[in-house]
Amino acid sequence: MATASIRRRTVIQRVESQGLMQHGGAHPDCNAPPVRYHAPMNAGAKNERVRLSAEDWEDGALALIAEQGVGALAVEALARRLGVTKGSFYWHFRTREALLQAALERWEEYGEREVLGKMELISDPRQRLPELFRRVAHELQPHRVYAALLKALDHPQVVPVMARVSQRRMDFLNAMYREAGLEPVTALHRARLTYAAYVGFLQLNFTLGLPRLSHDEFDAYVEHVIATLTPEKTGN
Amino acid sequence: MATASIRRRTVIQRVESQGLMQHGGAHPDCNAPPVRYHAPMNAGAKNERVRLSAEDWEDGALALIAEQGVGALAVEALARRLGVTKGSFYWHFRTREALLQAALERWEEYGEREVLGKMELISDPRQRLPELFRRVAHELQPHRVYAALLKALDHPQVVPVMARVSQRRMDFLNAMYREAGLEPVTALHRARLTYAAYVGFLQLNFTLGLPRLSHDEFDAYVEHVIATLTPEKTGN
DNA sequence: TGGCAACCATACGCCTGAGTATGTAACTCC
DNA sequence: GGAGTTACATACTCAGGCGTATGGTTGCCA
Repeated sequence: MATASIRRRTVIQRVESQGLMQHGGAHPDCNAPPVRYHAPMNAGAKNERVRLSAEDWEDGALALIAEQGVGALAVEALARRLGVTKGSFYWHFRTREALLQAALERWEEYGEREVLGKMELISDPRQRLPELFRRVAHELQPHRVYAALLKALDHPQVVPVMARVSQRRMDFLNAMYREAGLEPVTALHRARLTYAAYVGFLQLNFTLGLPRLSHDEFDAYVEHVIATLTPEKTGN
Repeated sequence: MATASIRRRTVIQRVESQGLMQHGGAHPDCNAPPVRYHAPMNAGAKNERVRLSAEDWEDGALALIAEQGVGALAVEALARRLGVTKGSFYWHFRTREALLQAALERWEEYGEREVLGKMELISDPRQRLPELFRRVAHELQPHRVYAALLKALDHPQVVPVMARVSQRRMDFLNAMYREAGLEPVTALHRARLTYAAYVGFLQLNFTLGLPRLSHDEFDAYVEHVIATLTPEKTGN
């Protein structure tokens, strides 16, 4: 639902008005975070206003979640971050939970298009899995929201979303393992194991800041994972 | 630190006073959850009081966390659960965070004694890993707190605790893989992978309620994990 | 160019949960 | 058997965060 009707918006100038962390495009779907230059004092010629849309709020919410977790998603904080006040927010959303819901669905929809879409284009089934592992391993950015959501599984609203996403991805892995020659039950177990390893890795290395693998160590680790989780030649 | 000086306490009667979930000994260290029968109305002969200790509060906190997550740890809620009021709490702890801290440290200390202690007694190094996997897989109860903490990694207080615990356990796995004949770097990677798979599994199956493996499926999965993550004979 | 709708500001109400103040009951020990 | 310590009750303050009310501003369109 909600076919992403991108509303136009007249941005003339963007200014980081408060001393918040530069968020540097935490979410790839978050194009040009709209921060507006508040007018009251200093009424220069260029102080144009930014009128926000619901999608802007959702993107802002995702960026905030990626940085500070779901718990930090408060409407006044987000409003400040976007350069407006609460009054604006409650025009777009009936409640805070409505925003969270919309943001999560937006993220979920984006994830399907992006993550699974790219993987269809690898021809050789045997080469798909290693390639998948390598690609996933090296795009850090999309994982930030995922990791943030993973460590916010307290919140009842994120659980169903994560459950759906995880299930779809495991189904995908399962299919690829069967294509690679594993027997049905083996493929299913291997898909579970693989995805569990992925999720666990995010937990251990993003949110806990364990020893902080260097770049080379990380590559070596990925190759090790490929070697042990990917079927070689024989369809065991 | 804090050598667990067990204070005496005169429990005469325990009554579940409010309609909360029966917590059924969520934490093994939580012996006899003290719920007191409040006196005001109905002053029968048996209405004895329970005087709580700091350890009681910590155990209660852990039980509450295991059931409803770290976010649900509020002093008034916990006080109600224990059959007393806030006034009691602030005698034992200066603040809510102090309680959380104490509870986490208590859990950490318990985990070291229990989980790692039991594993020292398997003689054959080759048999240790499969046995470890099977044992860990089949004691569900101690994992509840762990899973709850895992999905509460939002909270800054739990991060260092989990980091320490995870590091220790991975070191332990690393040692066992080396004993089993793996080369140093391989053992390290394998330990990472194994522990990541463990953590990920908890996430996917406890907090998300994915398809809910049956008992047989679960056993089969565990054997699959052993087959793919455990070195066979040759020290590859 | 007036008017409606989208968007935002300001000010307020209200509830939740942490922490404080102070008085009280029970246990201990001499 | 009274004094001190331990443990708890009651009543309060205070801050944060959600949501509401209401009015102001901007943009679009007839």
